[in-house]
Amino acid sequence: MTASESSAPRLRGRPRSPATDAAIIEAALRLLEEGASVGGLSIEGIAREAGVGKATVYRRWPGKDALMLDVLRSLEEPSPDPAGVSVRDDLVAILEFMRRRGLAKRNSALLRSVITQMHAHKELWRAYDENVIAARRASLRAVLRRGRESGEIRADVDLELLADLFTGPMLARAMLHEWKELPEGLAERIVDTVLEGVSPRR
Amino acid sequence: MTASESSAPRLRGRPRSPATDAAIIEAALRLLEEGASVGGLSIEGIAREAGVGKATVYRRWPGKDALMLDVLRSLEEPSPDPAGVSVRDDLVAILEFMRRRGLAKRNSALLRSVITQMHAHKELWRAYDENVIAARRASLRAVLRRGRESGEIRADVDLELLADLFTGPMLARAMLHEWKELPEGLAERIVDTVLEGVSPRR
DNA sequence: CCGATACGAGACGGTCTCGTATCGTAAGTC
DNA sequence: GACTTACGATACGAGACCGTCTCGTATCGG
Repeated sequence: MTASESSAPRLRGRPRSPATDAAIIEAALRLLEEGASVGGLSIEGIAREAGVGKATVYRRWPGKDALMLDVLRSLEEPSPDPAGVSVRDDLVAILEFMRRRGLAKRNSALLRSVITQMHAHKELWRAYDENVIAARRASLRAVLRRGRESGEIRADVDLELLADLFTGPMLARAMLHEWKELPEGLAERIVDTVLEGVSPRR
Repeated sequence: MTASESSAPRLRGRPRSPATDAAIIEAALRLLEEGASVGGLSIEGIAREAGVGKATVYRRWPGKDALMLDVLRSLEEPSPDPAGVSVRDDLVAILEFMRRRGLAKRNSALLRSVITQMHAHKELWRAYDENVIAARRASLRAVLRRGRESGEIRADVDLELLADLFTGPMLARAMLHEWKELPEGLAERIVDTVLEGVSPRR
């Protein structure tokens, strides 16, 4: 569904420059990083930032929503599949990956922007959810299931709740506080504390 | 700093209607509930929604930012001070209060909106942080300290981290998913799971 | 070389909001 | 009843963006 993956091969004439595609998306990301809200972005502003004519943008995307979808898609990143030794280490790896992403100003700002507008533009949210969140959520669930089977995790805990117990603190910090609140070692501390519990030894 | 709390008592002439004050703020909240972003709100739209002339708004607030500050202040709510019997019950009470607030569509949407724009309008964020978040955060910390002293909470756990372990899952659900993902009993389950831990009995 | 298409720039008419100003009327004080 | 201020409505010019269109130029296939 990317602009450039049109089915018609368009033999004649000057071909569209893939570099221009990238420049436009890059400009949109840059503006979002700088604090613009999704609603505040304008095609005009993006074209200006990219050093591109407005028509060049409209030639590729029918409007802002379609462009935003591709902007979100451009953030896809191969989630580093865990498959480590212990469930504990896999959980740490997943949270550590989240931490590093949250540290990147770009993703933190984007996450906030998209979340806000999610129920204004449902489709925008669905796209982000499917592209970025779903994959990571699935791999997390797999690790938790493995932990339950191997006995590292009690069988009576709801895995859905558990997923939020691990990821919630990291997400809340990334969204509520500023970037700095994700210190080194946070992933380990979250995982170990949730695993061992907070009450003194029973 | 509220518009109506001016120091000059203004004896002569027709007094400003407090009902109009309320109608304007109410209209802004209504628009935010309906999915408008903070940046997308316009004085013109708010006045229209309130059935009020633009000049009537500008007579009270110098601009959108000042109005927004009062809108946020209008959400203040006396946080129900815990002081229960067990630390566990106090924690449940705090989270249950959060859950009920998150269920109110109004607060959920507002939270998202404000978060996004927080680093565009730093002052807006500070206001919300101080008015709404700080108080609850302080009372939570007090409960945790009490738990550490009474022995209900292990002494080697960072209280700052712990606060996020309890509140993070609730916040993440309220912000990421839609309203429905905050079922009855969620507060108890979060508190008990974090307290007891996830590993099988050691 | 030729025809076709993309490109950057920006003109264009339209809509929306801004913040100010000016109506005539309403609602208080003195 | 006279005066003063608030009120809803609306006009106003300024400015941002919209989406379309047209320049002159650049870059491709044939």
